[in-house]
Amino acid sequence: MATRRTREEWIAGSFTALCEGGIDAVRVEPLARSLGVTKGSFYHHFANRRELHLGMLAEWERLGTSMIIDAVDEGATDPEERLRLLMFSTYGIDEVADAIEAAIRAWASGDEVAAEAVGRVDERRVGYVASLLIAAGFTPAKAARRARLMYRHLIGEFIWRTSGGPASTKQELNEMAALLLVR
Amino acid sequence: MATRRTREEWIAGSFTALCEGGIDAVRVEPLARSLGVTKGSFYHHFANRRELHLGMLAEWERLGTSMIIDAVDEGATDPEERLRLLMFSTYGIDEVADAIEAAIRAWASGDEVAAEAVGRVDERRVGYVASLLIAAGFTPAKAARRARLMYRHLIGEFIWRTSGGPASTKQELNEMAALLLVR
DNA sequence: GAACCACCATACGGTTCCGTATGGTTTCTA
DNA sequence: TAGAAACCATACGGAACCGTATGGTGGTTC
Repeated sequence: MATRRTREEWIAGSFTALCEGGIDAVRVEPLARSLGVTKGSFYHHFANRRELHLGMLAEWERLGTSMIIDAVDEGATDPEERLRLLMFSTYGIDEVADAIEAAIRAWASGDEVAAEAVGRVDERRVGYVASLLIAAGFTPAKAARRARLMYRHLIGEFIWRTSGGPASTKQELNEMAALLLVR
Repeated sequence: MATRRTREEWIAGSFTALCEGGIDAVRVEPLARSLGVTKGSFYHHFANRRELHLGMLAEWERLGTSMIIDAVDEGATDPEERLRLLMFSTYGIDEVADAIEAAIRAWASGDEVAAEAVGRVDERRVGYVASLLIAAGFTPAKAARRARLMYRHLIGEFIWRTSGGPASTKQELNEMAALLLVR
């Protein structure tokens, strides 16, 4: 037997399919074909299609929060510098992550469980941005507003690009960062 | 014969299905059931499923550009006032339009033709915002940057809400408008 | 009122997919 | 090395859908 697929490989392949055709394209038999096995493999690792979808959500929720935040915390110490680093490290570096982000949100608009996962991730990220702004001297209330503002812009950036638009330029990102810090 | 459906009714029903389950949920037989007819009706008005999808795109492209712009132009004359009016009239008034906007963008991430339609609408809208900023005294280059900034925030707002998040508050919108006009 | 046209119902073949049942093959383990 | 466990192939029944073919039912027109 040349080909053997782990549960993780099934999930990885599912993200590829998700980006190309949305959650409805994450189907057992097409995935099996693209992985070079049959669905006998799938039903060994998963009870059904829904369980695969839930596994994808869990994986995205795990990667989508801690990873970026930890990287930014280690990459700088000054809060304003961290904010700039956050923007430059999340705006358009990783096309795959962008596409996944957009596809998950599209999925969440029609799936309650996915929406809850997105809600948790959003809350976590916005809270982090707000903490940076508070550390930069803003009041908690103003920091929360600016954090939501930035985060909506970030989502817009994801979606904008995945539907074919050009990425924000460096100049635009710098201007955005400057505006966020206007007193 | 009690029930008769026009081509326009088929498209309207398609938008409802689109919001609930994405473009993959826009299917002939389920739509026929929800409209109270059989697919015999569908294949009288459309050649196939793809033609319905293209009809939806054309309709959205028509409504998504002229309507808002015309309304804003008539509602105010001062450019800064028009900008505020634009924001308050597009951020979260019409839930249905929001959901359609988000669903179309999700669709565009996996469909070339849909992506082109979205691109045309975006260009038109960003150009309008830029023209308002130029009229408010910004240089064309800076106006273009700020327009893209605002537009990405607007998209983020759409997506944010359709995946379950709360709408921007009045205070947040005012702050956003103020930041956009910072020299 | 007969011919015509717009519109729809029904029935059908073909495709794709889901989930199960079953048995085969490889790898671990004692 | 024998048995167990992990892993996968194959075959099947059932469901949902697409698109076509064909005929039926209103209203319209002359």
